[in-house]
Amino acid sequence: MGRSDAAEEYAEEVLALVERIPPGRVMTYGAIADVIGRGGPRQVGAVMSRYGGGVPWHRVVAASGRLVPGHEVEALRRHRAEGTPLRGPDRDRIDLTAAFWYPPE
DNA sequence: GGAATGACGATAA
DNA sequence: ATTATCGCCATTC
Repeated sequence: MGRSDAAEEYAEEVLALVERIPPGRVMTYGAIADVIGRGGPRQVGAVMSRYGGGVPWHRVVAASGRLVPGHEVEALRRHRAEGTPLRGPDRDRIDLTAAFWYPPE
């Protein structure tokens, strides 16, 4: 009941979904909130900020293709390593049209 | 109870 | 392409 239960359960759903994102693919905060059907992009962001350390957090990007604020270098390093479709002269942004992933069924 | 906050998103300039 | 604003929505002060 306490506020923590609901929040904790919500966090579990978010993390479970993030773990399902295949290597080389990404999901946006908004899409994750949409799939879960609860909360919004900011809520997902809050969960990732707090509990995202144990999941492939770099596979979660902003709808603009922007990488995780404060961890852009590390995220980019991982994406290059797993072959995520990138764009731009310096390959520093995600190619959302090619990398976006949505859970089947 | 109201204001501030935040790993967002869409739009305007 | 970049910055500035405003809307969203649950949590925290």
